[in-house]
Amino acid sequence: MNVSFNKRDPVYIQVVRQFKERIATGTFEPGQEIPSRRELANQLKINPNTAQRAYKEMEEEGLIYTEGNNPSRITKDEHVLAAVRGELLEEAVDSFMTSIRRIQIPFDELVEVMKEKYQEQSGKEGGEIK
Amino acid sequence: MNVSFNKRDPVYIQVVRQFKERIATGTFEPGQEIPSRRELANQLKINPNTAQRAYKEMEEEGLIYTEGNNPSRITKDEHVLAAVRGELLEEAVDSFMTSIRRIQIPFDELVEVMKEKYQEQSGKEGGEIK
DNA sequence: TAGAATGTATTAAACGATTAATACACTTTT
DNA sequence: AAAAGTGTATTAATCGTTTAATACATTCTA
Repeated sequence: MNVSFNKRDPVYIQVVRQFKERIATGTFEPGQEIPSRRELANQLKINPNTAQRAYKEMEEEGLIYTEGNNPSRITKDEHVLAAVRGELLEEAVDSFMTSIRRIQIPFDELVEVMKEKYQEQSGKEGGEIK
Repeated sequence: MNVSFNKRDPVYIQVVRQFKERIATGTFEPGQEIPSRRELANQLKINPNTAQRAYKEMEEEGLIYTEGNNPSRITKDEHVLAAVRGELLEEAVDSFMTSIRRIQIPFDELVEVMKEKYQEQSGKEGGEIK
């Protein structure tokens, strides 16, 4: 587990995002057991309630499920799983589009700028320390 | 003046951004007089101090200047003016790249998704009501 | 069976930033 | 000269969210 957080976004949101990324990239398998709230809290040095908050969030989105008081698991719902990556992507693109909409930049120029950045960033493993 | 703000970002930041967009797209000319703090506050229905905060921000970035207690003006500094658009763009791209870095999406696919969105959004005039 | 581990719920505290209130100095205008 | 308009500075209040404290019910385990 990567224990780096930025201090701009709430911790619980960042935890959720990490899980989504791991689901999207296949690091998590369907039905896979995930750490208990308290264990995750220990690992990440966060408050157990913060972990709980993140899990609750994910549960409401159908990303994980919990039966009885057993450790929660990654959902097996193929639809949900398949959608995660697309949602992350779409979210990012939408937000991006919104922020450049008014600058009136031609699409080609946009692609050009991005191409440069894309190469620069290849191989980087982002995240700021708290 | 567009009087729509989203409630996620601070008002003074959004004001700064609007000015930057207007500079970037040429709506504001070098040396052009801009509204006084109190007048802008009236127009946008915001607190005068919030307007002041926005102007202070812009003054520190060299976007505007103030001589004596005359109304502030858009800078005439060509370097600054030329940089505004690039900064807005780069900022957006950077933030975008950060958010998709870990999803491992091929550049071509990315361009594809964006192309669709780009067309969809053509002609839209964004901004949420407070 | 006692203890430790689960998940869960309720309530309180802390925190930080933004926004607002107020006052001051100066200049222009009436 | 008075009034209204500038920009500026200092300090206080507001605000919402996040984080934390605490307790409870259940289940597994030693």
